[in-house]
Amino acid sequence: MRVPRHVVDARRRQLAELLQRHRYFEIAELCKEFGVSEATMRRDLANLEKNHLVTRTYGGALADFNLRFPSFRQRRNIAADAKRAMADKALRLLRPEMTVFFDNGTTVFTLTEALRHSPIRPLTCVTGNLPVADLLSEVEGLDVHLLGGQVLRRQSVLLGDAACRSAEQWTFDVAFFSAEGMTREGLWNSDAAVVALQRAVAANSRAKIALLDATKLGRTAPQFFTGWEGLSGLLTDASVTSLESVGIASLMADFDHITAHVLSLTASKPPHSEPGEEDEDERSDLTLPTSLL
Amino acid sequence: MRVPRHVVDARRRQLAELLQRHRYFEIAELCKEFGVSEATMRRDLANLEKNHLVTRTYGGALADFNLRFPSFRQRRNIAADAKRAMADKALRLLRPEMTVFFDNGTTVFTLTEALRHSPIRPLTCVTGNLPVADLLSEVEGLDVHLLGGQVLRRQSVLLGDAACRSAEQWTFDVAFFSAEGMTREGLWNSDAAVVALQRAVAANSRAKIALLDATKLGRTAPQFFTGWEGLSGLLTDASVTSLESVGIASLMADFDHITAHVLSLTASKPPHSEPGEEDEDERSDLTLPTSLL
DNA sequence: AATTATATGATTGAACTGCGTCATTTATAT
DNA sequence: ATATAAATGACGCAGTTCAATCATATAATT
Repeated sequence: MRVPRHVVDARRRQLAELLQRHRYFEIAELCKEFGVSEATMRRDLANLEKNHLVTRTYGGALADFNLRFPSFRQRRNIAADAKRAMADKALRLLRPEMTVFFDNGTTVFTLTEALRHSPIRPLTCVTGNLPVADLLSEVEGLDVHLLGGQVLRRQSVLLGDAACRSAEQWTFDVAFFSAEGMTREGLWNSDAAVVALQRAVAANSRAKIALLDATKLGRTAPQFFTGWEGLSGLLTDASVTSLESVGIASLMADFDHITAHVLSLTASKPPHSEPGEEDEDERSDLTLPTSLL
Repeated sequence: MRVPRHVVDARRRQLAELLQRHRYFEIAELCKEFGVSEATMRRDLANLEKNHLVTRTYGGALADFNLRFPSFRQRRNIAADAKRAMADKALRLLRPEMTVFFDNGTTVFTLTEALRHSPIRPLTCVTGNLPVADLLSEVEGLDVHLLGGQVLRRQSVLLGDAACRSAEQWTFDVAFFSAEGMTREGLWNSDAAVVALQRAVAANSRAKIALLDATKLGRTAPQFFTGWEGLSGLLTDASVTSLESVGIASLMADFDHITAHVLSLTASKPPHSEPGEEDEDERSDLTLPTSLL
């Protein structure tokens, strides 16, 4: 009865593809299509849902990508696994009743996707990112607010003086930031307007969390956003040694608010590997200190 | 228990739109959104399915094929031809360098689609409608601004105090409004927050144009928006006689800013007929008077 | 004003879905 | 080769969904 691993993975990949072409399929049909029992099909769907590839419904399943924002889809695949894992960790920082800011960037967008699948309710969510607002507005129990401002062509992002003024009227419990580069000095971005908004938000946030995947390590950009002393924590999949090589690791000791968390993702892992259950006990090092709550 | 026919139709239209934006909704949630029993919701869904607008699934429903693509939607929507003709007329009111506000509502959305196909550049566009902003942001030469505010789950629309405050910081050359009903008294909408935003915009607009298709004629809604004296003009496909029958036609003489324009669309027209050249000479009665420019 | 038509919500029984448990078989690891 | 781990299908229970029916209130019609 047991079947080789590659067969299982192949079947699940086919399943995801099939669901992306036709939007919806009911379980009975999927069973006939793949020649497996309902139990196995449910297991496959449960697995794909955990990886945020499909959405299960009563009696079937739907493909799970946002075809409304094609530009996002292209960039999203870069370091997708790492970003998803980081997003899962980031969710642990949230508690009901919090007011949270979501920055622009695909990493933060992945976080909102994770939030949709495992909602923490109630939550007040603020963002200047149109796809984020659109996605979160579907989730029950989330109070979603959008900053006002100029819509940047091709980026679906709100910026400008109006956006900064809107941001200044909030007080955030947690703010999730992204950046295009991180060095020993801190975080860097290419757009001055982006940095202006980030600073306006950071000024009114108690916990300031940076989400950056390993590809950002050592890179700079024209605009300096903030030094490490201005952040509460860093979530990244970069290894400790690589962080040390650019002189960041030693600075992390200065994070007295939140322990910097380094995910140990090995690149050699197969794409459909199970994150598994063993990370349940890692919750401790991601808890906001009581001083912030 | 029984409810007027236009309420039923309006609810089903909203239901179809809601399902177009979000791919899938489960029945229980739809009941909560619309405040009806499951029995009624199933009846609505059965009706929409018969018209090939949605696909029912076990426990929910999804939007039928991509009605988000304009070509599809225009064929499906009954009043689409009228709305597109109205949109073409409305475009004639715009001149380069203007600052324009776009209200919510499908009629105004059709206007933005028309604007994308025949852009007037440059233009500063302001809206609280996410699909509108998304659409217009792709057009070169348009400076698109979004109001800040709370994102409504059902409508992808920005409302609330923040939206009104954002709106008050603008000065519009032209504002396009929609409404759910028009009577001799004026325009009506069902949501108080919608009306609040409309009034904030109208207070800062030089030309206030209402876009309403004939199905809105004679209907009322809980909230009163504005009387005819507060408007600069009306764009509609309703016939003069039907406007007279509810006492609106005589009031149009009071529009000293813009002559009310009544489109003479005959329902017997073939669906794919071209609006044609004969309305080129109608441009005169759609020009903003110099006093406003 | 009287009559007809219909939109609605509650109820009921039948059918279905989903999940956990279990035994079985077979791949993978040592 | 042996032991372990994993994938699969069958079964039953609990919860949910669905269609049909019915009474009722109210819109539409005359």
